[in-house]
Amino acid sequence: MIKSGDKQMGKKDNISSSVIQRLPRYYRFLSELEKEGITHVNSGELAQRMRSTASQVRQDFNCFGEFGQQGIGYSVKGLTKEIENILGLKNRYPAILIGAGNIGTAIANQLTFENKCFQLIGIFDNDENKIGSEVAGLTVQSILSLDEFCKNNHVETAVLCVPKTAAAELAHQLYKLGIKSYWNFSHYDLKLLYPDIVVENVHLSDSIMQLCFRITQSTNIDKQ
Amino acid sequence: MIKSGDKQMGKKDNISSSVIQRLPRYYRFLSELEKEGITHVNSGELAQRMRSTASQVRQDFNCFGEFGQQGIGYSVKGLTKEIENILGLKNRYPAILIGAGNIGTAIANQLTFENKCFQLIGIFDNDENKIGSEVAGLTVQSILSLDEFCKNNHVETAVLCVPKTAAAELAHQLYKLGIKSYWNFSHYDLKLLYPDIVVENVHLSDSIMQLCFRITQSTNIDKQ
DNA sequence: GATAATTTGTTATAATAATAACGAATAAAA
DNA sequence: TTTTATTCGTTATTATTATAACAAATTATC
Repeated sequence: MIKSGDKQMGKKDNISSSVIQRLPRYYRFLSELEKEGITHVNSGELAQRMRSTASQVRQDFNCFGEFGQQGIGYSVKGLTKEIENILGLKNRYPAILIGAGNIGTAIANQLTFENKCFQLIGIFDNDENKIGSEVAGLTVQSILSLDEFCKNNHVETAVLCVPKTAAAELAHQLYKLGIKSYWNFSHYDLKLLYPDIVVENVHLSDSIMQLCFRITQSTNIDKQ
Repeated sequence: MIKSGDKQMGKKDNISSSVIQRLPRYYRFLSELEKEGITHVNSGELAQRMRSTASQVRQDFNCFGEFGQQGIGYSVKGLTKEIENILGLKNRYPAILIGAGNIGTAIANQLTFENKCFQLIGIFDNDENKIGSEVAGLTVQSILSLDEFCKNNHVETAVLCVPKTAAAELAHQLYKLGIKSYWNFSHYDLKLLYPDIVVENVHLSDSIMQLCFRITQSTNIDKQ
């Protein structure tokens, strides 16, 4: 019998975040290969698409198991399934979203129409003008009914699309409701508050600053 | 005289991307310190806020120059300015955005109201229903007028909020128009097309998969 | 004014990540 | 059937990144 966490399922215990960051990319390129009708791929070809090295490709997969076959390579379908398993894409996590502004609405639509693992079951806002309106097929609820909703429904994940100023207090409330995983679009570091939570940050302003840095650097180099 | 690229401006030539990724975070925490009325900070306190080590803080800054004072620490205002300089936040880059959907609209608002370095001067879409409507104070233009617009206006950066299927062709068009830097929200790796461009990717679906992985992993660990 | 306490900048070390090398397994060719 | 060409999985090496250690500079204290 294979239990979750069983050694048979994987090889390494502590996977480095560098490897994890590459997994969705592998998944994406494998999907493309499948669409192109390619059934088998070797580490070199995959590396070329990923702008990586064959060595790294092989070692990345080796963290989890032996997915390939010597002399042949990897089955595109098989490898796709393995990565799906590793990432847990077959799981279904009920999620709520707080903040039905521009980004909140965009993310709500993304969650509802372009994603399977997270199922958006509630949207909340504190703006009277937004409450009652429809976003991604759901009616925006008052933030005041958040507690009751979370007590009546199992909520695994919260998506935070609120301003920085509201993030800390809101996180406190959600943590007390037992929510331990967050997709965080607010410009605030939740991880500092509670070390035992899982947070995936999308800091758009950090991203824009890095773009600014790289443009500035490249134009300076050109001028030299 | 200090020229750009002059050794006086910095110390290291090749800054690692790990350091660059931390810079916006430093900037953020320094802004918070300034708001709290704190004028000076030492590497240890800053490290604590950043969830880092004093050693790393000192070494990060040392890539660019000597910003602190032995026995005292760093001036919050002074350090903020230095990071602003390094990141090039004082620059003003004209930008266009393509794809006025949900995410496009959200990003357009972010660019217009919560950012200074990029100035949004044009929004384009190919959807007849969107052309002519107003987004972030600008009128959405037809994608057919993109070429003419770019020839009449200096455009430094393009923000891509289009579906994966449209990204490659669009990037080709923009590259021909001389645009070499991209804030890319489409699920496609532009860098593969043209190695000489600057791309900052925001791959939301990669982000969501990583969140899924970490939740799945943490729930499996709990069950053991 | 001398000494102790801070705290930086820098060098040395340790830890991590990426690449290269190579044996073992498989398929194709001779 | 044997040999050759592939290609993985794994180990060894190199490169990169993070941490620790310590001298030099500054301030505060005695």
